[in-house]
Amino acid sequence: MLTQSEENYLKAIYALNFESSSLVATNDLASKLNTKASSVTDMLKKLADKNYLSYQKYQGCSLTPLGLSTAIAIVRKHRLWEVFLVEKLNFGWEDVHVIAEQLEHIQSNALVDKLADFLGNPQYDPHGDPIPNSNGVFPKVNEFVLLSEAEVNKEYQIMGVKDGDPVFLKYLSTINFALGTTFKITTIYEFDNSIIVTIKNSQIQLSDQVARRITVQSVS
Amino acid sequence: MLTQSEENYLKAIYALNFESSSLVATNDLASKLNTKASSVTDMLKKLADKNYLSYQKYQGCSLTPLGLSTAIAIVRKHRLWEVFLVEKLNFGWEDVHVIAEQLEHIQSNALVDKLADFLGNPQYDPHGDPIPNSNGVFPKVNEFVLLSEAEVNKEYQIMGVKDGDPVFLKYLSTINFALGTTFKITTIYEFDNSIIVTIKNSQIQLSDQVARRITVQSVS
DNA sequence: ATTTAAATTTAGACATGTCTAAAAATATAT
DNA sequence: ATATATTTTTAGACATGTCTAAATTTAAAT
Repeated sequence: MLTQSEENYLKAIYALNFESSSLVATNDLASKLNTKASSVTDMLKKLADKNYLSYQKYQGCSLTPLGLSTAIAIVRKHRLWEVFLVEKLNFGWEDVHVIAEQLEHIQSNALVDKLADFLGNPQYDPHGDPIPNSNGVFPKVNEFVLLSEAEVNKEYQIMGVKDGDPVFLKYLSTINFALGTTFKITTIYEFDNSIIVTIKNSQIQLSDQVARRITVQSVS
Repeated sequence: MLTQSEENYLKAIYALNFESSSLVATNDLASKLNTKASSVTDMLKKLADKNYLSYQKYQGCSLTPLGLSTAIAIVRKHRLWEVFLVEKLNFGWEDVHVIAEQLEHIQSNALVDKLADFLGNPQYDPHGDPIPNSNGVFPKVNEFVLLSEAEVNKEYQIMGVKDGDPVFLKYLSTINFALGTTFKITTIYEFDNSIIVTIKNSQIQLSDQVARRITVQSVS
């Protein structure tokens, strides 16, 4: 049985490894967890002893299979609770994270599975992030679609751009249209196929030329 | 902000004071919390410093208004989560307590209130215990009814007996019909007004003579 | 290749909440 | 009323998770 603190370390390591997919550095963990590097070192030793991660002095750490499955289970809980908070209790997207950070540490496999059933086994949370199933398997990321072919009033998440032209990427970032962003298509103007998308509370107009170069994925 | 441990102490003191309504003894707290008397002493000093209870060496403790309202808020959370677990997630009555013990420590007033709304602001939990509102006020214990006048298929809780005849009380305890027990009336035989009640999974037949001497209260 | 800078670890400390064993206070019994 | 038993508190210890400050290792720079 892990403590709340240990679980937070595993989750942070999982998240950082997801970003860089190499060894996770002590300092990166410290800033992610709002703690000091020396505290991280202590905890890494302990978690390595318990076989949740492999750790070599000065080199960083990475999760073992045990640590990985544990971290994924926590992510699953977190995202399921977020779905519950937003869809059942009518919380706003922005308010749920802090509460889910607490709920994710509740210990009960039965609870997680029954919660998932109650919610209809959703595959994505309110932020568009995928929810792993009880075996730790993430939903297949299928259904990539060009933004120019997406439908009105559905929620999508930005999965990538068709080419890496820096000018184009710069343009996207200036309009806050980043990888992973979740949005909804508000309007499609048929005369020139330009579209209006809503991100949170702001609206952005995109030409068909732009929309043809962005791949998106519909989120549940 | 109280720690989980501090909250557990307040809840235990509240429960013990509810039973005896005098000063709560150190040893009683220790056994209730599965800890040692010396640990209790330490914690009582701390909670007294923080103004959650008044404590005099060797005399025991009692909650201050602050401590009382805090304890009641925890009870409210616990019972609301139990309703959620049983009614929404289809847990059995007996399985929910352990999970609710964890959920009751989640910190968010918004969460508690939204949860209560989502559940329809229930007044009683699955065990028939009353749920205080957000101001700490318990539902009025109205609607006392003779068991002989209760309705079929509704849930009731045993609130008392009309006289204290020891033979009668003994009889009730042998058939596991105790104060506070929640049950449902399964059948009423009209020819002699005898009834069958279901407690958990077992059924008990009661004569009209018995039913006339028991007061019950319908639970939401 | 040294020096300098940055990252990481160690050593020692502290707060929390717990424990055991001994001392002190209170309650019980004759 | 005095001895005995019970309850409660104190003193000192330990595990957890954190911190600061100093030492060490690794990386970067000239």
